[in-house]
Amino acid sequence: MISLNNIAEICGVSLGTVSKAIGGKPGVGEATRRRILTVAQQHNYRPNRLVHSIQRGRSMMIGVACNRFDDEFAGGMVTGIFETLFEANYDAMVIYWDRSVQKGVHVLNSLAERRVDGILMFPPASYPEGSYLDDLRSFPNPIIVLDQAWPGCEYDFIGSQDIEGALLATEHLIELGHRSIAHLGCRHTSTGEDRMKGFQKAMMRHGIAIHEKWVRDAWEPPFEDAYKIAREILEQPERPSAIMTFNDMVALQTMAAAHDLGLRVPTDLSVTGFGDLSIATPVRPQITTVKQDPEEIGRRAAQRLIERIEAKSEDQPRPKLIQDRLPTRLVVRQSTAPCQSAQ
Amino acid sequence: MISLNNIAEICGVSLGTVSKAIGGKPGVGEATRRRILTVAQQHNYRPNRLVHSIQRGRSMMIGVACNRFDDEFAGGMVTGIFETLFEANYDAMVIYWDRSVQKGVHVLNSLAERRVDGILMFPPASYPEGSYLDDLRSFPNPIIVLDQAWPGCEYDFIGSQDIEGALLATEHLIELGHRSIAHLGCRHTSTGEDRMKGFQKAMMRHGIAIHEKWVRDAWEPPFEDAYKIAREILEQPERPSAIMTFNDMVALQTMAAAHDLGLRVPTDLSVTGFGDLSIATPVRPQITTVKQDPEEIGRRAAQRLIERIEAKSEDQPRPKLIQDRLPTRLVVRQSTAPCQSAQ
DNA sequence: CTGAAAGCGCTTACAG
DNA sequence: CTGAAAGCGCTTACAG
Repeated sequence: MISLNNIAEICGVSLGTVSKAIGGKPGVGEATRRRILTVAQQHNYRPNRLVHSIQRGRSMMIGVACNRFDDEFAGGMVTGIFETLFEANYDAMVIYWDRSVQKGVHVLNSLAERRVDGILMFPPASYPEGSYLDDLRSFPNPIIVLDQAWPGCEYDFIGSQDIEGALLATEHLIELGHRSIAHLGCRHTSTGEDRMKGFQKAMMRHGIAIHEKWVRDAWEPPFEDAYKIAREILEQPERPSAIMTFNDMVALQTMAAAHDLGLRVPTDLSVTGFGDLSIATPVRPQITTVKQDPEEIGRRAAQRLIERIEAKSEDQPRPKLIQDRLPTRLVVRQSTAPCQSAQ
Repeated sequence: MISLNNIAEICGVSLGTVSKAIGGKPGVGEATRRRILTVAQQHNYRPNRLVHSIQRGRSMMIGVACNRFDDEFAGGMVTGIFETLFEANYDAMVIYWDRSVQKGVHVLNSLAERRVDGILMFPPASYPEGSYLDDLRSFPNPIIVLDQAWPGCEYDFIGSQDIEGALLATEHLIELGHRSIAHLGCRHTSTGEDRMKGFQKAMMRHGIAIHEKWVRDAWEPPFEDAYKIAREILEQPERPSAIMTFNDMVALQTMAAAHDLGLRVPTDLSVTGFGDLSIATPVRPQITTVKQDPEEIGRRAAQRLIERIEAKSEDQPRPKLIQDRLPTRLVVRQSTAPCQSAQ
């Protein structure tokens, strides 16, 4: 790719003049400018932004540390992130720190070495720990954590009101007369833990006993194990009349298990999801779920990160740590109904 | 962030010595080296890879131009891409050129200005054209196109055997005795066009007439309009006994429409999907579909791109344009069954 | 073993 | 209006 130096040679002028001409700076004769611009265009000159990054000490690049790309919810957040970054003129460098990549490799280094101005981080399924946390701490620029937090997380966090959402879903079931309610969760993630807490809170509030054998966990997308677990729960002689699940995919697996056991949803079993993913509506019965707003989470996280970056470069007082949790909303559809065996 | 120059000052040695010490190059005294390394570690020195990019004329960065992130299939390809790039020590810069971002903005420029060594491109829903194609042509490094091609596409392409896959699905329906077969496609995309061709080919091969009114198109993920279109088709007095659809989401919408009209799948209506997304199995009935391998597409595309990049820098003869289409496979599940009204 | 210098591609005061 | 020079953070021959 042609450089300013090359153009200078071609035009028989100095580097500085070319720089000014192309940068639209004053102090270049009209004829010279035109000549330079023509040559630049002919050779398809593009300014080298890597150089600018070095000179300004600001790369205008954000690091996005992703976990998985085949997940609609994560995808929604990423969409929001990119919209916001684009508007603010930031580019994005993406890394993938799945188990396959992780293997002890310190992927964060590449972000630091490329001098990203900040990091938007989707925590890996297992919370970061040890030398890995050290990596994070030694990163000099702002970090924002999305969706999943971990105990003692020292960074700004943007996510959903998971506890409240789970509470809504559970209370919805309780209001329908259900008392034998199972929870098929995902407690090794922080959202899973919170949703479990919301479940517990609702049950306690209404003085309903929680059966430990009905509190189980699915592993990870696409949550195929949820099918087996749901079956186990539903095959028992004493079975719940409702299952509150971690998310819509788990709900779907649960509904499949019920179906295969000859149980009708919602007549024989009510099921709630979480997330309001795009499968929640085309499926029959449509899934009663808790709506989240992944794109808005992404947008806010990106905005927040940019604020931090700008505050830092302007030497403003370091803003206080925030925890921003977007509201969730119950969407009642077809997978829940009044309890048949209600008193 | 601390620089080599800073370390040199602190240690009272020259820049070059520090560079050698940290780079593990010979020609530095053991004591000096140790002193330098200690200071570097204390201050958390990280080499500035932007500088290397400039010096070597190779950024070791790949541009990934994405369309949407909330799509499982695209996500699978991206996963494969990242796996491969990571192994080959490339980083990735991602841009998002959805309709919202596009708006005439030439997003490709940022890729060129950041000097990415190559581009992995998911074409936007509407084929690139005009000045947009000029942008592509003026990009000096290799470009590989994934999944969707457009007429006259001048780049290496990696995708699926869409025509063959659609042929498999359609012939499966024909073998089951179906003769009144509708196609709910997505012809404004190249995969949609190909799947339609496969459908036509199968029908022609077996001498079955195609009813134009039964060949319709859905728009884009999450394909909510497919529900309405499927209903329109199924509400007619004369309705098909099977619908071959563009993908699993469209199949799901079609099944929902059938369900809401009191039609049982597969007894009254057979439906095929495409893609074998993760919803295909937990749904009841499970979707008969055509399996693709998005991750492998991603991996091959990334490999191919890296080959091209390396070939280029080694001044090898420019490799010939390739079109690599991965095989597809029919997966028969529960959404298809012998035609009831078969002769 | 150590340092001074050129160079990668640029911008920006500062001279002429 | 134009150019020479310093500097961003590095690497790499080349002197000492």
